Amino acid sequence: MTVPNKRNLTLKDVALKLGTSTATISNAFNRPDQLSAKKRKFILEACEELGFSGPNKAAQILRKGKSNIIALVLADSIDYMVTDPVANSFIEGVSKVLKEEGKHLLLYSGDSSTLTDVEDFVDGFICYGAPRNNELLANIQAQRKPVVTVDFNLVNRPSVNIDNETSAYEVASLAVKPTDTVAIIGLRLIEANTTCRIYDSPLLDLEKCITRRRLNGFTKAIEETGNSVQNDMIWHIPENNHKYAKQAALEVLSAHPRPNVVLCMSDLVAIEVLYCATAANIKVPEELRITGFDGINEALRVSPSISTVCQASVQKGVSAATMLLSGVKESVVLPCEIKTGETAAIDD
Amino acid sequence: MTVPNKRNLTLKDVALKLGTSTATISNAFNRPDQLSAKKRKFILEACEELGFSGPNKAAQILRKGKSNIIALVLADSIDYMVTDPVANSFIEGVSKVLKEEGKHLLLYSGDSSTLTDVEDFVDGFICYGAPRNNELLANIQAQRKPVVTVDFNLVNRPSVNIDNETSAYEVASLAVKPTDTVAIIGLRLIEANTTCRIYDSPLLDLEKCITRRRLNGFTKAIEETGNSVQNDMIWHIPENNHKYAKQAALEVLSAHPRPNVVLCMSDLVAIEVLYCATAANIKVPEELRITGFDGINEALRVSPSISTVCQASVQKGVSAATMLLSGVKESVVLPCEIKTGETAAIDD
DNA sequence: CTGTTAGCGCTTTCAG
DNA sequence: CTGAAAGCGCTAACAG
Repeated sequence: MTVPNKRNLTLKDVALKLGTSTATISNAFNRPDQLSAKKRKFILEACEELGFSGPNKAAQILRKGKSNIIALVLADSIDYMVTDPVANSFIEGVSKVLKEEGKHLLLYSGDSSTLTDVEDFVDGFICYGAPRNNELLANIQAQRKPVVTVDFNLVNRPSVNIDNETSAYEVASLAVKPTDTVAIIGLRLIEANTTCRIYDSPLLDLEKCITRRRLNGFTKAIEETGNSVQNDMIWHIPENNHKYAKQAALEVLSAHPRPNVVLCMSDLVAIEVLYCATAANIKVPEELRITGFDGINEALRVSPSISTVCQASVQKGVSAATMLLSGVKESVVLPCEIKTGETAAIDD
Repeated sequence: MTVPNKRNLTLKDVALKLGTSTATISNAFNRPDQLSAKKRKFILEACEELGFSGPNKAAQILRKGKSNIIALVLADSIDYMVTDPVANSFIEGVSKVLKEEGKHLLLYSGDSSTLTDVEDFVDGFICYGAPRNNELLANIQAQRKPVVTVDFNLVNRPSVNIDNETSAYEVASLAVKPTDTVAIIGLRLIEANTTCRIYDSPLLDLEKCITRRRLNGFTKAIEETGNSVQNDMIWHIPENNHKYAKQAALEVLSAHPRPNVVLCMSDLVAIEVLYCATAANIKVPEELRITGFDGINEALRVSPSISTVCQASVQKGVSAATMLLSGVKESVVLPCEIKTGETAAIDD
């Protein structure tokens, strides 16, 4: 009823009331140098008084072709991504930069089939991981607004990456000895929506798939010891969550012969393996060594702590956002840090 | 150079090329009933051909006063909120609903001092927790677009809440006995940006502060046993993160007499207390009982598992988004489930 | 079912 | 510094 509603004034209304031109009001808000400080102060105060909070943003977006909104295109649906601690750290980094620059963050699902819903009004795109939907990927490539990709590449677009193969190699080298029985729990290695061993299923495209690179790194480390790993000791899980991780962990721990080293492609998986091993009274690291990937907080906190690759996820977000806003054209590869935790101590 | 750029056509251009009117093109996209299916198909196919992906969204937003963008106003900065597992579950719920309804999600910081940046073009607001910045709160209250609040109330606006006091009472009752020495680790109870005991500092406003309600519930449970808790056994931490939680946990565990029950206002805190206790060789629950709040996954996973209040965070998000989109005016209080974990078994 | 047109609210150029 | 006016791209009312 008597809710104190802000009046719905337009810039034109205000100009009329103040007996000045619309251009001057507009300039007062957007181009301080176009009028005297005194007049500007007068106008701004009058607007405050009247309850006019500034030019309508929708109209500004149309007119200026600029919205101050940045779309963060996730690899998958928002509801899935937001449960992923690595993605959250990335978003944290992005949002810090955007806040500083007065930009706003729109989350966009990577399973959308089109970009048209937002393409016309956002100022640019940060793509975190190759979007699950290929049509979307094509749309992003085709449109002309600024794009920065993360963890994958698009022709002629700047990207932020880490060296997955080297990092995987290094962390695996921490754990693997010549006589070990080694298992690998991989993420999205093949086209399957269940937990399973990869056997001879065709692996996904190396170009779009960072986990393929991690697999290469693991394999290299294993083979360098003179050891090897068979396809039936490599598991695939379709998503990085605890449900699938647990299924894989239980399969691994009940395999014959039972592996005494498990190389995991994420910390979330490694933690689940650790819990399953503990529950089954398998001693870590004495009877089972485990390595992870990512460097999420929980991995550093659990006991024994996970040996893992700390990728600077927050920094990734900061870099991507900074690059987008500054218009940089060069791609970067961010360094990782290998963390020797307690789950992979090799001293018998 | 020869990048296949989508041509920048307007609806008018297309109308011209197809020898039809702009209204018809517009209708083909927006009001199928206004033209024959055949003509519509022809137009849509021609547009596809021409690379016209539909009416410009920025212009549509201005003209229709509708953007399909929903702003999620967080209690705090985005970068802080995104590290909070409870907030992430909430976002998960919200985004599921928005996806289904074809809406887009804009994350908005609760520490912004104004709403003007987005107010003009978003279709509505979901406020998750009272925003840290009071000016922002006033702005939200003053504007006329739909709002749903979560974990707090705004006059004449629908809200989603849980019964914090009763839940806190119930989980505390699980753990507290008459002769216990009880400590409480609270969240944002007083105006202090450090970890500290509350002593006689004035508590924050009961209306805006769910943790005050939890405190009431805890106190009630304690007093019902004939026991009591002093102000010097109640800690405040300014933010729900591991750093502050650890500081508080260490203070609690080194207090004299050492508490044998710690009631925590979040699972994150409870988990930290558990880790600190384990590290100090204090047996849980034999020498120390712990309760949490929230029901985050990690709390159910750790060993011993945390006794806690499972609030349906995802459902909260679903409810809030559904209410906003459906225009419901009634507030709801969602049920919680008490989970009797291993950290609060009272059988000696 | 189709075509014409006013106008959503603003910015910016241009002439004064 | 001010005022007039074009037009960003579209939608919807209205007349046919």
